[in-house]
Amino acid sequence: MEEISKIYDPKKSEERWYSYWMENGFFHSEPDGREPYTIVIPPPNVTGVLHMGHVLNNTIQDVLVRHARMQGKNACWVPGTDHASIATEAKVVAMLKEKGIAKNDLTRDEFLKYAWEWKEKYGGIIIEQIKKLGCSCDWERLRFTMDKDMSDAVLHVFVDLYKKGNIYRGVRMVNWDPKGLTAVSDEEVNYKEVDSRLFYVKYKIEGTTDEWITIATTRPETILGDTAVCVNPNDERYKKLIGKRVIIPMVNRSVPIIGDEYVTMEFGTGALKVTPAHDINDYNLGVKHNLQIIDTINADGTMSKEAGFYIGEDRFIVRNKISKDLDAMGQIVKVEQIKNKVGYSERTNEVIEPKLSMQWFLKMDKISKPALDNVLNGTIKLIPEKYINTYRHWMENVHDWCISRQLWWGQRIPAWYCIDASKAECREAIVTEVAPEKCPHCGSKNLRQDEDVLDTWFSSWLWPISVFDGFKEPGNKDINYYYPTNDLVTAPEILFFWVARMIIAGYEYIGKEPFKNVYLTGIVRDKQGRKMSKSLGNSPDPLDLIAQYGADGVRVGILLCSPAGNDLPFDESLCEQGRNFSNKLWNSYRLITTWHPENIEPNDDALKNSDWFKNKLEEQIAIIEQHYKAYRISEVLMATYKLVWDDFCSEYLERIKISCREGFPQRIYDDTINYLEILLKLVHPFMPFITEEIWDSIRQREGRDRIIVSSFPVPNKFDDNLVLHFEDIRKSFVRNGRNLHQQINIPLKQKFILASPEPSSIGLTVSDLELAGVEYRQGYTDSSNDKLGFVLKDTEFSFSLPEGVVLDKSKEKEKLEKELEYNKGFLKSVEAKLNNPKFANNAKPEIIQNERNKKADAESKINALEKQLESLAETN
RNA sequence: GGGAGCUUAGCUCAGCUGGUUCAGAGCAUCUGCCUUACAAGCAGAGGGUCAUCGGUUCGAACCCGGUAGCUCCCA
Repeated sequence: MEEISKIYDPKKSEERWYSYWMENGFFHSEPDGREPYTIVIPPPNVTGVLHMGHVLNNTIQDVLVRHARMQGKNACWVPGTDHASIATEAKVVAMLKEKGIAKNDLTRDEFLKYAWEWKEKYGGIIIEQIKKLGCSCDWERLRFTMDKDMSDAVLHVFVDLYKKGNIYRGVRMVNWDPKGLTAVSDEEVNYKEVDSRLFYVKYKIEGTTDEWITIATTRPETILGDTAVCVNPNDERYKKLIGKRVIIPMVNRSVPIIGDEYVTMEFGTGALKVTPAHDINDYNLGVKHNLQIIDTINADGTMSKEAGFYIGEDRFIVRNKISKDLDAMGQIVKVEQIKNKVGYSERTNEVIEPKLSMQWFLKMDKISKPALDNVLNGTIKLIPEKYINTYRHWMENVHDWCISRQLWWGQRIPAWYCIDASKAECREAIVTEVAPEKCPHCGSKNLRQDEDVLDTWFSSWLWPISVFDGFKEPGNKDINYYYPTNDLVTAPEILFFWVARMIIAGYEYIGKEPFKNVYLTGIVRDKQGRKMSKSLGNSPDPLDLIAQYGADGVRVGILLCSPAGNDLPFDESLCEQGRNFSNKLWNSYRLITTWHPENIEPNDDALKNSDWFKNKLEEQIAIIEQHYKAYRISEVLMATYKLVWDDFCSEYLERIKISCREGFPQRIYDDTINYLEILLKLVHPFMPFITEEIWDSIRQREGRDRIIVSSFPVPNKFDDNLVLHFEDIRKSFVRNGRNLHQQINIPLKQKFILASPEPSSIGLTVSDLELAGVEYRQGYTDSSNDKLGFVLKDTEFSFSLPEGVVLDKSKEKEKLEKELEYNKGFLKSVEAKLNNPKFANNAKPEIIQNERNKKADAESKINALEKQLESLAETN
């Protein structure tokens, strides 16, 4: 026999089996007659490398996919990557900068050439890393959001929605990222509380020599763009000033004092400076009161010509300068330290500058309606359900979606403008998938395409449709078969960014939901509760972990404690636990290989042990199935873990070792192999590599006899009483026997002597006695020996001590008395309940019966304890 | 400022329709063990007023209300 290592070595199996599965097409799916099971991957960013969040997310998907595949479904997991406009463009710009090339020196085409080169070089890294995790994606279906077909779909949808009147272009206040030089959506702005200075600045009332009104602002640099001062018309202090004018300092512009109830009287001075070009609320006021709009800040965050002062200097430098200058002019009344919330770009972490600009928008009100309804009515389930509230709140207050980005990397907006514009109609954008040759209104060939690209989410919201070419070839074989997909596994952070929008697109374009279940994972945090991130450097490299603990170990580690929707405080020791579990499984297999089956009949003990485990297995298979149905993945894992470790290894194998010491019957051997194979199947979705490895080693396998495509165990009927009897009698007997040994501190090898009852009369077997440290001697009577005992159900066991061992009676007595007291108290409470007429009248019959049983149990226990105490007293 | 959620063992969490699988699991801790598959292991043990106050009920971790603390979303 070949020597098998004491320690499982994951590296070898991982290399061997992943390529085996790939080469033999086990991951690939084509439509056929079976029920489909489909997942589309949340496409990771091409700039990304695998982090713990990906590990969690992809492991869950792989567990679901492998489970479905073993259930005989046609499992298809479509992988891909996302072009991530802002992040990727930022990386490429940084890379060019290192080479001494500025983006502005390049043409759009030249830049895109570099960007594609970058993508080819680095865009596949994360895919290779996902493979290392063991993910069974259908790699033949790998997609990228900027593939030709995918981009065509994006343009098609843009044109279609434009024609339906859902897309419009407008001047709007957007969240401008002065570093990324692009607008970002509301959802991409993180508000952080920061320490700021609140400047109180006085403006002179026009036509007076010394009358002033004092405003408060955290952004004095925007004073240059002020076009009004606003007060609350109910404010007695300022009421009379409405209609007068004030002089803006430095620029000496005369602007009106307007009245609007929008102004909070309590904040600052109750007088608000209005800068319509640089604040969303001020902008709305400006529209309402028809104010002038002066844009004083350039796209890069420096002051513009219109500002008149500090031209070309950064807004934050100007903030300091202007406050000093205003102070020198005697216009600053005071400065306060306050905390306020400032928006930062999620992409570049730059302070967001509200800015007016021409953008493209998607109207969300009507189009989002089915997406709300079908989550509320349960067509699409969110797991856990608590996210429905959040989802509804967002969908009921949905804003139009700003879909343009001032970038080059991405799908360029398919809109052209007539430069000559000789007719009025020419001013309207020409929106079409194919570049137009001439202006349809004036015939001019002088056309210019919109410079902007579409938001990356505008491609990923089509993902579940476009990966199956649902736009290119509507109603094709794949889309009909795989759509709607089954499960989507993603982070709650992008419930709105992505999930909601995919649902919207699904109903708009297919008329059906894109997926049936959305499993929302938690966020992986470090021990201190901080989100793991590259910038904090608190995330272990998953590849290092895999090298250390094996992919199987890491997969188990990350899932051990991560119920849906809850954050996971990650600790490397979880992976260690996963690795230890691999090793346990490995050693159980190793043990079996040491057995040499013979053609003999099994004894009663062996048969009983095997029979018990068979039933235990069935019981747990049913529980595991329930957990799967409820998407309680970590509970599936825990149930499987305990079944393998506690029930199979610690109970079954240990007992079989005893049962078959005199020779190993073929039948028990076969049973055990059968059990191991079932267990391996249960474990496979979590630990694909080791299970395939052991599966392969157990016996000669041909062709497609691989665990990855074996059939997942389904629940069968089992004998509930047998399992209960094992727990209540056999296992309890062992536990009690061992406890007694430990309590009086004698080793298990020194056996207690049981005279009655005859063990087999209550179903105890040889292995029970041995594990409990007990021997049976029929009719043994030795009154000189001390007695010990316990009660299981209504059977009393009384043991004589091994010869030469003396009992500490007072200790024993104390213990028994304590137990007696507890049981008496318990009996009292049960009796009180039963004697309460209200309980008797209101409670269900089975509840009452239960209480009666409790009473009977307690009574027999008390009886037995009293007897034991008596016998202790007698021998005294 | 508006909305939602959470609070159960040292840690992370289960606990479905109120009643024996109601106070649980894993990890951690402690005590014994190198027992012939595994010390990456084996056998045991301790640990909780279920945030808090009140209400409903024969009966509350669970249902209702108040309070405190934490988290997230929106502004």
